[in-house]
Amino acid sequence: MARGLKPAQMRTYFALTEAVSLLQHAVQEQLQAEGGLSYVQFEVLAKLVDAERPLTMTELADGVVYSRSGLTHQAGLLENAGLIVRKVSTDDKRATVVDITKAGRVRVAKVLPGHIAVVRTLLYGALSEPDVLVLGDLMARVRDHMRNRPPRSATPRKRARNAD
Amino acid sequence: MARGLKPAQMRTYFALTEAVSLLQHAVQEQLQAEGGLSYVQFEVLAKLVDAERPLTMTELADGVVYSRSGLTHQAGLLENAGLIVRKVSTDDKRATVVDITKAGRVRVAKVLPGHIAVVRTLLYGALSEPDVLVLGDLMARVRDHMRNRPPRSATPRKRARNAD
DNA sequence: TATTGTTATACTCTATAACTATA
DNA sequence: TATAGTTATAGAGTATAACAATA
Repeated sequence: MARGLKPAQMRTYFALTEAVSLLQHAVQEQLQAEGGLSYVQFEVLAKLVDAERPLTMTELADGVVYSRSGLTHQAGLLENAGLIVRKVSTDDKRATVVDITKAGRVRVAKVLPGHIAVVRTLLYGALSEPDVLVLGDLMARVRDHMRNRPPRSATPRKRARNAD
Repeated sequence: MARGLKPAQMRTYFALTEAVSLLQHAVQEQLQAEGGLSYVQFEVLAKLVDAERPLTMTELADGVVYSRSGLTHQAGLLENAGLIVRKVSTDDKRATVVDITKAGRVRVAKVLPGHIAVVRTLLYGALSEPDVLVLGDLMARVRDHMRNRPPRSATPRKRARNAD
């Protein structure tokens, strides 16, 4: 259990992290340049578009961000920009229901083609169609495996200060 | 050129980004908890260990961080923590040569097993050995494709303000 | 003039803890 | 008591621009 990674595993890990880092950087730059959106903000809007119904903050937080206050902050920015609206839920008055506005949909529509272009060019420019299927299968399995495993279990220790 | 992504491409993209996001989050938490290191700081130290010689700031910046000032800041933190040393290069007096200290090596050794454990558990827990080879091959091709393509070319526009 | 690196500064993101309100 | 969400606050990361020194 304390043994290392095999050379092939090391190479794969480094290739994966570097490739994804480059991709994320390009994607973030595109979203910022063409829509003034951070990636998280885009995710929130995309999630609302995809859901085709208003979502609660808790539903939105699922998978998007790792703290409630972080989502509250981002939602505040998006609301100030007129891209979403928040109101108290009628079902459960503790809950906040978030809906995307017309302007929000316009913004997503404005940004999406460029976003897709970046992904297609950078990620899929080097892959054949069968490659895409294989990669999708592999990463779906990895993703499902991680989802089913509370991240904390691997790192149960207290948090330390940075680099000291 | 303005067409979208095929369903298989969409699924692959989402699986890839979510899986890597979960992995990165777990990795960052482990590095912070067990070594008080951010991922970038770990990368810098790992790069110095791997190089087996002092590196200039420019060499270090290559692939690690996206601005020189960002690296200067991180190097300052690592130097304050006693994990690296900086001095003026004798070859080119404009250059700064960065070397890892004994304490730096100790820190890497302290953190590495846990880091590897997280990667092995989360990333490779769902993959067979052949899978790892296939994934490594795919991502190496994607990475090389991105490296050879200046990221700016896909997003030539000016930067906008956030979400407004 | 171009390049290496630092500094000053500002902005964004994220997280923790305390708090309100409802279930 | 537990849950949904917000607020206040603080810390960390990153970037731009101006700058100094060297090539």
